Amino acid sequence: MAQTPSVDTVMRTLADPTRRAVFERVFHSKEITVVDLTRGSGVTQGAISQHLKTLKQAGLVIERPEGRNVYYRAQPEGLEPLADWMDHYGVPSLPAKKRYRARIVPDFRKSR
Amino acid sequence: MAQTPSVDTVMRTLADPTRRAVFERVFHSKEITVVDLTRGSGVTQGAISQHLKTLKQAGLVIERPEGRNVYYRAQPEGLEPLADWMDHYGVPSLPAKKRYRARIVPDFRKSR
DNA sequence: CTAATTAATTAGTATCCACTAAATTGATTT
DNA sequence: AAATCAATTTAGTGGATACTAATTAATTAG
Repeated sequence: MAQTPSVDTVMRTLADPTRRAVFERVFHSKEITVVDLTRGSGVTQGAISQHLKTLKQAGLVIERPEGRNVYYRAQPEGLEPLADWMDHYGVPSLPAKKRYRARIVPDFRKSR
Repeated sequence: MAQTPSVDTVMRTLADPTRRAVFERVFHSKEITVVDLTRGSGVTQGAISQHLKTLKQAGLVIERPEGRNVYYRAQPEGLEPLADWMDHYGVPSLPAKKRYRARIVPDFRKSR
């Protein structure tokens, strides 16, 4: 990746449920191949390849070719643009979350 | 909102750059009307209205009608599903100073 | 009152993109 | 060598959706 992908790229990449599921699955496996990812995905192997390409361009996965297999790994740093965006427009980071929620609720959330 | 929107809803809502820009602008203004949002947006008033409807359904904004105006406010809690997702699949390598700042000044939005 | 303003909605269009099926490439096996 | 396997790429299609222009509704101004 020549340059850090934009929030836009990351958002749009993860917005598709199938592709997000692929990312999650790659994330949860140390390494995984396309055929393994295809199994139980509900789409064809070509589709998975396309999604992986998109994920790769977004900096969310990397590949390690070995023989005729290509092993994919998640690249969590690829989520940084999204995290930065969240920091700016969004939700405080983990430790502050509880306080934050306690402060917000009472007004227009219907209490019952 | 009957129910908390899913990650999917939030992601897809924020994936569109125009709509995300609308959200950011609403977020940074205390309250803002549709005409004000339309100004300089590059799209028509109808388009802005549509985006606001989508944002509202995603739990990201709320409206306050007053006379013939409708004032919109951001609803940062709407980002929680996204934050929760990030927590799971998230970002260990987020720059430490950013997290630090977020922790000590969680309410940096209000101080200006 | 009429005219103007604000906003939402509608219908129609164009673009985008996720997907499949098929072809292709490259690597291993027999 | 041919056959098989893993993966990518291509062309084409269908569906989703962002947008515009126009209409509608409601409120305020002159």
